[in-house]
Amino acid sequence: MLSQATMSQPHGAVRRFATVPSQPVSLNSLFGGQPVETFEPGTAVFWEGDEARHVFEVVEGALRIFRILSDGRRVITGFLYPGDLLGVSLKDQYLYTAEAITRTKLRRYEHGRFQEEINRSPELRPQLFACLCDEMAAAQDQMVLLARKSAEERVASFLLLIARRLGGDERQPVIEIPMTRLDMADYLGLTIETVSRTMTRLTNCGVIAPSSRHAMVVRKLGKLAMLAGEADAGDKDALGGRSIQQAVWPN
Amino acid sequence: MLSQATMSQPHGAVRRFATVPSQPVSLNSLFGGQPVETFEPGTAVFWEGDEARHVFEVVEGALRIFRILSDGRRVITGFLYPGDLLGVSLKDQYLYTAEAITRTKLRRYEHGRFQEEINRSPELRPQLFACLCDEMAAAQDQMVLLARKSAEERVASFLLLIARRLGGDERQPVIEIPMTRLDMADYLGLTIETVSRTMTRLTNCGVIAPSSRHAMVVRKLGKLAMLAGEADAGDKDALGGRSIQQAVWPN
DNA sequence: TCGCGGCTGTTACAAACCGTCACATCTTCG
DNA sequence: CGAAGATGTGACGGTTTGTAACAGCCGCGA
Repeated sequence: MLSQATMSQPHGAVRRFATVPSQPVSLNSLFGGQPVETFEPGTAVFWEGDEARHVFEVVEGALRIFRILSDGRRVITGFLYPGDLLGVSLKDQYLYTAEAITRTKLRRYEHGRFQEEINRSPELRPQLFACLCDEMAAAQDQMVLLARKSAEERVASFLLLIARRLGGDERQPVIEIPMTRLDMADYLGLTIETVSRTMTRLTNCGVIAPSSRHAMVVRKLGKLAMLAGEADAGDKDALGGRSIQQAVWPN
Repeated sequence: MLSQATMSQPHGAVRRFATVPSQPVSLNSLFGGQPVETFEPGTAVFWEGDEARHVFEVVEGALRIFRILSDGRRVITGFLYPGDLLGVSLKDQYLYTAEAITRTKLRRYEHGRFQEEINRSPELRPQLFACLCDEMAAAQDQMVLLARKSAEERVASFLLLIARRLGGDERQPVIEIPMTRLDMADYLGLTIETVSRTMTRLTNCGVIAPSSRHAMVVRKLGKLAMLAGEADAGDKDALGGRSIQQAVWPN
């Protein structure tokens, strides 16, 4: 199926020797020899229902993955960042649409060849499997969020997710939010107004502070974690939480 | 991560020759030689946070997979039926609790040995991968349901899912609903009262008719599909929809 | 450089949907 | 037969939604 919302990964290690088995082979290195393609903001990489011919690696930028109900309701099932894979699956059609949020650079790999490489390499396989596991974990987190969390908890969870993805264990991290309020709303199962109101309230509480239009300072990380639910109630100001490598999922 | 809600599969083909490579090797046949264990209704197979030592195959019965927030809110992320796998993942802890709904029979496989078998067999690998893909697809469907569907659409989607899992392309299938209203509510992100009221309304509309407490007759399959959203608006009375093999997911 | 749309984001208010509380009914078991 | 659990119904209220108006930011062109 589709995408999933997930986290940071050590994407710094993308090198140029495509399929040299004697080197440290990583999933991302597979794409090293492929040309980089650029997508302008708002353009689609592929559409739901397209024949699933390629797997992509995100080199730079940010993407949204979504499905649309017949009457126009949109659900964003995940955001993708550098290092993430896009389109991994066995289905013959993509099950969702992938669109660039910012100017985005991708590397493309033919679907069948990707499968072959995975099948051939006993080193790559567990890496891909781990990606899928992480992605599934993220999907479950999202189901918990959508099924039972309040608007405030959802927004807090989202901000926390971004703060953790950016890595740094700073106590007052500055987080970049490339997507629009509408993207956030469609990801969190809310409306833009509710997202906007909630962020205003968090600002008034001193938990966050606006930096620029698409960046915020997290002033009270501990409180944000509490508001997000998720049992990590206690801890003061730690950027806890497993970091998950965004994986896969096309159709 | 966790479980996912999914569908029927050809589980009739579970045979007894565990690891005879010359025979048609299927994922389920892996478990063929293992003893069958029985779990009474309401008992847990494992708990969220337990060390993930085993992978299970559901032989008979039904299970619920869920997580609980710190303040007691419960989210059921999936139901498992015969033929489904439980606990597949690379994590060292289960990420959710698995409980028997009805009296349930399982076969157990040691986690490490399972990984080895998968890694060794070029026939099993794509099967497992396909399971994961189907599971991910189901997770995405569930995210769409939770993020944007109304109470009525959620209940209709759920009933449709069960009707399709039971297979038969009968026009007025009788569907078994082993779980309680509370289970349905925690799966659909609603309350018991809303589930109850909605099912009453569907009954009054003539879409469904109560058979016994835990079984219903679907009288208007086409209308149920329309009410469920999901674009399958048109088709009259077909049990459409891809059938998905429930997969995996433990931690 | 300034002025004019267009788009995104914010705030206010009423309405809708669903949750909460309360209680009646049915089912299942001991 | 009686008690406990599960389910069905109704009234009420709260959170979130939807509508609408407005403010802020950006790009474009004169």
